[in-house]
Amino acid sequence: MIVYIFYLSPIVDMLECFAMNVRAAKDLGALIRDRRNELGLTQQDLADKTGVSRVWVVALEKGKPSAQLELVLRTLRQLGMVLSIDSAISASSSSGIDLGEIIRSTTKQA
Amino acid sequence: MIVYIFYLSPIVDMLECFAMNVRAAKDLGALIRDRRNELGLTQQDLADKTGVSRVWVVALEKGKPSAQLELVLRTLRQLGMVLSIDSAISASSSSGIDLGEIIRSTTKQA
DNA sequence: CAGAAATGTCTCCGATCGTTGATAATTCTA
DNA sequence: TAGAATTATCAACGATCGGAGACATTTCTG
Repeated sequence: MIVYIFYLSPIVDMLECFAMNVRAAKDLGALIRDRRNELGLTQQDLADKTGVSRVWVVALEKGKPSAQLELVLRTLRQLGMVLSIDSAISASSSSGIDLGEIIRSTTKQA
Repeated sequence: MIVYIFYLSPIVDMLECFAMNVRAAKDLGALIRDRRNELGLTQQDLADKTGVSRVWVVALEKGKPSAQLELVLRTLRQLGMVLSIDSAISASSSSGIDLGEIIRSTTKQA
């Protein structure tokens, strides 16, 4: 049986990345804005790299709910962000493990 | 120092969930279709629950790149799916750990 | 402070979205 | 196999997108 061992610090860093859930368009907008600033890009820079207008970037960062999927994906790619889908915690997959819950309950003891 | 230990089977199940990256609209469409079938829903069911037309669901599952973000998020919610953003592997955060790479290299030995 | 850079907001407009309603085509089921 | 259920596709239409261009506001910088 193979056993994986992760130290606290790295695994928590990692899980933080995976834990940035996107429930609404506003969440995505905030993430994109933060990331853009993190990379030191202007809205115009990002717009040019992505091939959209600057006005569209403004709207997206403000949480535009009607933004088109492909444009959003292209934007994320330019920012080095990866979008993933999690369907582990669901009614049908009863054997799923809630990694977040594990982390939460374990870090309390620290 | 806290050490987390996961057995192979559960962690691999878990990582599969988190590893379903969405690079293009087509990826998303396939995921949604699989998930809908997994839950035993018809396209009409999903359309009604989400509040969109069945034609739109058809298009989305075929990988419609111009689907609107909010409608997509609502659809995912109805399917019990969570969308997350990962920006761990980036130029700025050099200390990031590629969990997928760890799994890949380790499962080869199994 | 002054100028520049970046961001926010507006209007107009062609292109395209998502819906409705209808009709095939396909897949399930008795 | 026959009929139902599900899925695929089409046309028409109102609503809305995203772009271009301009201007206002805010934030940086010297």
